Amino acid sequence: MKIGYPCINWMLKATPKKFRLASYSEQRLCESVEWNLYMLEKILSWNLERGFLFFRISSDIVPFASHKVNTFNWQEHFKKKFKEIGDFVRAHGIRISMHPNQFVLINALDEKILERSIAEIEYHCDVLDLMGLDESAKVQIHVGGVYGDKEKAIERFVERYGKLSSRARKRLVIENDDKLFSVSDCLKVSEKTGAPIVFDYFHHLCLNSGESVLDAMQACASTWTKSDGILMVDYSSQKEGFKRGTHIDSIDAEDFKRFLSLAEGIECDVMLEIKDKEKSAEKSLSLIRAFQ
DNA sequence: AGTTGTCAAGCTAGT
DNA sequence: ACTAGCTTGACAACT
Repeated sequence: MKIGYPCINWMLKATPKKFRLASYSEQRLCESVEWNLYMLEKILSWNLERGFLFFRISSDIVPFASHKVNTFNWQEHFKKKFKEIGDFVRAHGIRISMHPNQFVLINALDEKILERSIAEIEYHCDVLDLMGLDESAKVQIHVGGVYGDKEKAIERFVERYGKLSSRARKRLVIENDDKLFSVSDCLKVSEKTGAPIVFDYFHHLCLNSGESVLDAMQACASTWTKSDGILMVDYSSQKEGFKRGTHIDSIDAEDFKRFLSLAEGIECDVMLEIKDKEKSAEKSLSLIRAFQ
C-alpha cells in the first residue's frame, strides 16, 4: 500500500505557480512551468525520504496548458525535465495520479464544453507521457453532470469515452462522487467502457446504494487490470459541524484506523485528500505502522 | 507592507 | 436569483 497526498507540500511551501489569463505571456508561462517542475522534484524526493510513494501532480503544473491562448510548444521545451522527473519516479516505484478539475465533463450537453474537456484530458496525458510513465499512472475524473437524466448522462459518457484517443482511454479512470454518481453508477459506466474506478471512501459514505465499504471497494478493485496497476483509493473524512461532504482539515486517527480495518486484505494505494497535506500523511504512516 | 476583490472553464444543491 | 463547494489559494491591484 503506497500512501500519498495531492499536489501541494506546505512544509516545502511547494504550491504551483500560477498567473491570470490577462497576464499571459510565453515568458510568464515558462517561468511558472520551470518553477513548478523544480518544486515537483523537491516534493518527490522529500516524499521518497519519508516513505510516500504515491503522489498526485497538480493540474496547474502547466498553466493554461489546454487554453487557446497557449500556442507555445511547452511539451518540446520542457521535454528533458519531464523525462528526468519521470526517470526518478520509475526508478523508485512511485505511483502518480492526476485529477483534472470540475470543468472537465465528457458527458456535457454542450459540444464546446466537451471539446475543452478533451483538450484538458489530452494535456494531462501529455504530462504523464512526457514523464515516460506506464498505464498505472492515471488521470481521474468524475462521471460528470446529471442534466436531469442520469441514465442518459451515463449513456453519453460511454459514447464519448469510446471516441477518446487511445492514450486517453489508457489513462482515464472514474471516481465515485458524493452527490451524483455512486460506486454502483460508476460500475455501470465501467462495465461499458472498461474504465477502472477509483474508490473514494469519503464520497462512498456520503452517497451509496447500501453496499458495505468492503463490497464497494472490492467491486472497484476488480475493475483494475494488471496494466492499470492496483486500485487507487481517495481517503478523507467529514469535517464535523460543516455540511456533508466538507473535507476534514487534519486526519481523524480513529476514522483512519476504521478505514484500515475495513480495507484490510484489499491491495490498494491511498491518496489522503486532507487539507493539511503532508502533515496528515505523516500521521497516517505512523498509524499504519501501529496497525500492522 | 498589508488588505481585498477576483480569478479559464460548470454543475448542483442550498439559501 | 445568487452563492458555496468542488482538488482550493494566491495573483494583482488597491490602500
